[in-house]
Parts: sequence; structure tokens; C-alpha cells
Amino acid sequence: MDTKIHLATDTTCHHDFKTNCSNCRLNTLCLPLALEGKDIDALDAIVQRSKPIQKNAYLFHEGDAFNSIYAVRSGSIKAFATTDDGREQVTGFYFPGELLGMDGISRNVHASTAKALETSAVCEIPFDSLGELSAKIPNLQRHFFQLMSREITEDQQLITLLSKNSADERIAALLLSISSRNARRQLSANRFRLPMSRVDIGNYLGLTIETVSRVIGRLQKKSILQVDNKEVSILDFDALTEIAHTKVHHQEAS
Amino acid sequence: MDTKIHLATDTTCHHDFKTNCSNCRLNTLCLPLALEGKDIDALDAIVQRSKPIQKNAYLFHEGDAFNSIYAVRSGSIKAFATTDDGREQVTGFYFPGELLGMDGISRNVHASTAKALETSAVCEIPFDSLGELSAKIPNLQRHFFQLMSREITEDQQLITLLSKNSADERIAALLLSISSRNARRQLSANRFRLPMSRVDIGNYLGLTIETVSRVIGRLQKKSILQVDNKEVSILDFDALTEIAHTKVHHQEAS
DNA sequence: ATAGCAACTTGACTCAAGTCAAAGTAATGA
DNA sequence: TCATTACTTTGACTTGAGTCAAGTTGCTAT
Repeated sequence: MDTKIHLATDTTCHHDFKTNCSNCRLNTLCLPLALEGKDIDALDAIVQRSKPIQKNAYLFHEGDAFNSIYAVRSGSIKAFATTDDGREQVTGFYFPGELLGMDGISRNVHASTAKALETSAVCEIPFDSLGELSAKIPNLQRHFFQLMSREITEDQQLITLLSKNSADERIAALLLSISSRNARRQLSANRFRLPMSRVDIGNYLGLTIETVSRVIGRLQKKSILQVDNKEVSILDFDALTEIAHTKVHHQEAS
Repeated sequence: MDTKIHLATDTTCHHDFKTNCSNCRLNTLCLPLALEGKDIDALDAIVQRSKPIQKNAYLFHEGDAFNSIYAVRSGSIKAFATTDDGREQVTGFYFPGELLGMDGISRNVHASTAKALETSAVCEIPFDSLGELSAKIPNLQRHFFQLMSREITEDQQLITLLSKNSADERIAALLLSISSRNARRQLSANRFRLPMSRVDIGNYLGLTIETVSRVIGRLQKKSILQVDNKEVSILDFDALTEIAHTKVHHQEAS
């Protein structure tokens, strides 16, 4: 990215050093959603804001003791799990306002590794404190249950994608997912930078990098996308949506 | 199965009509785990035990208002989601002691449909009551968080299976999963009846029924399995385990 | 019993995505 | 600046799993 010295405001990466949940511009996406006044302050009191972590730095490793979940404040994080035979599976990409680390709750040990795709900032939320607090604030408990449940439904959507969809459909679906998550944050739905490599995309979608590259090439030839390395422009949103959910290939469940 | 009249005890399907959580033989697998005495009784008070549901009956449909989660008491349940274009994706099979329906929490609407694979009994757990109760019983809250988290990690394992493993590996992994879940319930790990059809297996694993059939045939020829319709015997557990996690086929995440 | 239907198996053929190989392009650093 | 390395694209070829098409087996109900 650009290496000029920043003279003034950079709304993406720097924050008032008095950042808190009630003035965070992500608080309508993140855990504070559905909380008000006093309750937000109580949540705020347990949240620990880290200084930015560098690209390729780890937030936690698979197997580490589980203590906290994390909310992305800026940048982006990928999570991946290692199989018995040493392969890795990318299980998710996390953008600002999104929560990660919930897979560590079940065995009290992180079930995946989290790595920054770019310089990022996160909020650390100690899980014990969150549990205690949500016992006192019913809205917080309910909302946290909802966020965990959303992780489940999103994983199930990925399962469906991997199980039923072609390479083209998978790529289209990922691009649309990133697009809509950008839109939620008031960023452009049609023009964005992919923070992850082709290897990561392929790994996440169960495809090789060659296939990822060919699919993107194909979509460019059809004037649906314009891609320059990691910069993506969606030229024909409808066509991309059309590709993302395509026709029957397999049989139904009985 | 056998159609003789049962004269005496049938530990699988019938229960004292005073069944409750503290005398349920599944209480070390299910939600009561980690609770004691008084707390179990409190949980017990909100649990509703249904009469058995018939094979192919629905427990809930995708899109239904979400009110409760369910614990399987006997039998087995499959859950599946329908895609935009009308295809179905089996997202899980649930056996006694296992909880389903947690994917409905996020939008307050069931995200999948649950259908009995055989005559089954379930416990219905109203979610609002469970939320209230877990605000009062820290162990219950923690345990329920853990169960939701386990659902996440299991979904992520399925993602990895679909993304990285061959047909043989997927089938082997499913059989081992069923085997170990049987073992948890003190049933045979080597000999069991598959409650689901080949269509369901294929749908769950992202394979066609023909491939499922061929893989099972192959494993029989190698004397790893003996399969008679839905009755499975694992003849060579180690070989099956070996197949379930096999070597590198794709690249790692960067 | 046995007719009819659903579930499963098997074989021949096809094709989407993987593999292997070779360039071509960025990014990084001495 | 240029060298080195990492990432991405493109092409030629291979292959595992899908498709299509018969069969076979097993259940259910008359």
C-alpha cells in the first residue's frame, strides 16, 4: 500500500485513544448491538483494545488456551484449522464488526488459528467476563447466542456451497459475500480490495489456485468483473448474483 | 427390525412415564452434564418430553418460528436446509443425547428442517426459558455455550472434509463418526445400523448415491467393511481410520 | 405369496477440476 | 537499482467423481 507519511486523519486504522463501544462506528454490527447506555458501558469495561497487529501476525493459535473472543475493529483476519495430516483449511475471513474465536469455547482451547491478512486492530473480549455480564444483561446474552448461532448458519451455508456448487458458483458467492459485508460498513459494494491471496481463496472454497485464477479470468472475459490483482470491480452485479445460485446438479435429500 | 411383540423391557424406545433429566441415561451427554441436584431439577422443569414421533415426521420446518431447541432421546433425526434453487443440503444427523435446532437462534426462525429418520423421541427445550435459567445457573450457561461452540467446530470439520477429502475419505470419516457416537452411548462401535438412506449420506457428504455405493463396495472388497443394506460391520477399524485422514492433495493456506 | 415401487448397485462414458509445467508479474530488500 | 522470492496466470494433460442407463434387491400392501 502507500508508504507516504500520514499527516492527518486516517479513519481506517487510527482511533482516538479513548475509543469505546458507545462511540465505535461499528457498534451497530458488533456485540453492543441491542444494548443501550449503561449496558454498553458495562460491556465496554471488559473489552480490551489492543494496539494494531501487523500483517501475518497471529492473534491466537490452534491449541492455545482459550480465554477470549475477538472483534475485528479494522483490517481483516483469516481463521484456519490444521488437519491431522498437516493440511490447512481456511474456515473464515473476518472483517470489521465481526466476531471470531467462538470455536474455542467448546473445549476451552482454540480450535483454529487466526492470522492478520493486513495490519488490523481487534477488541479482545475475555470470555469469562462476557459470561458473567450476559447473566446480568438479558439482551447481551440473547445477542451473543444469536452471534454464535449466526456462525453456525454461515458455516452451514459454506457446507452447502462446497457440497453442491461449481467453482464458478463458489467464487461468485464469496465475492458477493464480501461485497455485502462491505456494504454493511457503508463501503462500496462494487469496488473493493481482496485482502486475501488466491491461495487463501482456493483453500477456503475447496479449489486450487489455478482454478480460482481461471474462474476469475472467465468472469472478466464475460465483463462481469474487472480484476487487477487484488482490486475487484463488480461490473455486472445481477449476472454475478445469477451465477452464485445456479441450477440443480445433484439429487435432493429424500 | 424385528416385529415380535415386546413382552418386557425395551430400553431403546420406551420410558417410564416419569422420565426426567436426573434419571435419564443420556444425562452425561446432554444438556444436564455439569449440573447437579437442584439445578438438574430446575432444568427438568422446563423440558417438555414429547410422545414418540414417527419415521419421516417433521420436528420443525425451515422458516418456522423458532421457540425451542430439541434433544434427541431415542431414534435419529436429520437436519437439512433448502437452497434458493430448491436443492436440499443435509447439514447433520442427530443421535440420542445430541442437541439440534441451534441454528434458529440467530434470526428467531428455524434455518433448517428436522425430519425423523426412524421413530424417535425428543425433549423440547423452550429457548426463552433456557436463557432465563442459564442466567441463574452459571454452569448451565457455560455448558450451553460449549454445546453451541461444539456445533461450530463440527461444522468446520465437515467443511474441511468437503473441501479437502476424497469420496473414500468422506465415507470413512462419516462411518467413524457414527461409530464413535455409538460408543459414547455404550453401543457397539463396530456393528450398527445406518438410519439414513444412501441419498442422505450422499447429500450430506457432497457425493452422488452412485459414488456412495461404489465406495462402500470398494471398502467391502478390501475387507474393511461388511455391509448388508443398512447394517454395517467395521471389520478393520485401523484401516478405516487410516483412510479417513489421508495425504496431501491440495496446497496449504499461506 | 406377489405386484408394484422405492432404494440400491453396477457399468460405460463424460467432464469439471486437479496436476504438472512454464511463464509472467508483483513485492521486498540488499 | 537490480536480484531474489513470492504470487498469479495460462496451457496441456489426467483423473475422480458425475451422468446416464440398466438391472437387482428389498419393502409394503393387497
